[in-house]
Amino acid sequence: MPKKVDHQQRRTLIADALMRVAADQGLEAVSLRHVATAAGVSAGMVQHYFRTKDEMMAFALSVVRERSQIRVTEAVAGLGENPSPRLLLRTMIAALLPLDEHTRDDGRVALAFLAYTAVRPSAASRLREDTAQLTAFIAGVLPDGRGDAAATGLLALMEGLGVHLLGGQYTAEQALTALDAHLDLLFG
Amino acid sequence: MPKKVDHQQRRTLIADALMRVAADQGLEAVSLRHVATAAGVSAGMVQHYFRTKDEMMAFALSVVRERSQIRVTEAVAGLGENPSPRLLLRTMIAALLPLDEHTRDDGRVALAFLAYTAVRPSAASRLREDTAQLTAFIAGVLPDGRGDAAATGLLALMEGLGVHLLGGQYTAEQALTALDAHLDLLFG
DNA sequence: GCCTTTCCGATGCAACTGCAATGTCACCGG
DNA sequence: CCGGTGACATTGCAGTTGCATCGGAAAGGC
Repeated sequence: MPKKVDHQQRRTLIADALMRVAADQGLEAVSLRHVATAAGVSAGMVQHYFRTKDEMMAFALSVVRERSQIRVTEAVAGLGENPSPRLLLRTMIAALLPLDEHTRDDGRVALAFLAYTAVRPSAASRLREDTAQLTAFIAGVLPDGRGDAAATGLLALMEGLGVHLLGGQYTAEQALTALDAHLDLLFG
Repeated sequence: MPKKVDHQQRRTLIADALMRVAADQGLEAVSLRHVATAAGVSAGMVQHYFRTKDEMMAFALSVVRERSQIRVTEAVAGLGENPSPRLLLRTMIAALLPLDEHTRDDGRVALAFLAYTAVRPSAASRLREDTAQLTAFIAGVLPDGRGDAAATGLLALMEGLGVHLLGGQYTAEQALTALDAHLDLLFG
């Protein structure tokens, strides 16, 4: 067998470059050549690993999902044995919010993909699964009285906080105090 | 003076076409020629009324803001003399949510612009003013105990519900019951 | 040493982009 | 009635886009 290369690694390398471009120039600035130069490789190589641009986008989207999932599980893991439901939720949500300059980039990419999938419904099914899963989990952790409505509301609050953080309308402290206030209401 | 034309009307006509294109193909499909054909005019005319593409985008964004503001005031006006704070808030927020197929288009455009301004901070200042204004108003209407945190939380909840509605994660009923549940908590 | 298979850089192409320049026509004040 | 001014349409241009194609390089099995 000839030259062997770790395909997955190459693909994530390219996806990383894509996310870098998307984070500070927007998704519409993502082109084969742009991503290639951002990754420090030739445009031909990008084509070698992604036969079409849509394939590249889809992969990058999957990377974004995966990353945020990892962020959540890591944050929760740092919480010890069995934390209180409220602390658990707060940590999970805080882990998903674009609070510092670094996670803001990821948030920008996620927002861009949100607008992207709003127009291409084919790619949205994965996101639907994710939120369904999250709502189910949150609903299980919330105090008994609250129905699914409280879970969907909490998730929506998170999303909205994220969007407003990215837009610069809210500061990190504002977002966190708003989150805590909401949790006060839910657990009060 | 030669032929006189209502500039403002022509510009909104073009902006309407832009929003139509953006609503079902995304903002990155917005080009001078696309918008022109969608508006049924020549590309030259678009250039006549907007010297640059950015100027056209900025105008369309202002139209979006204006429209949603009108929608809110209309919905509130249909409420009679002095409605209860809770009903007032519910109507305002419901008026801003992409609940039916028609307002979904506007929502998609708004979401696209959100991602757009997240990358071009220059255009975001107007949005910042809008949300600041809204939070101030909401904070004034909420029960006394609640601070600004409750207002920012409610606004974030609205934004998140809108995003999830556009993504197809929530149905209109789910969104509304989540909103009502949150209002229950706030006014409980 | 060779040969096969994978890798990947280079080039080309048709379509598209924003924008400028140029042109044509309608209108209206004088 | 006529000259000029604003309202458009057309065309051209340089740059970019996604994608297909070709060619060589590299590396392991025989």
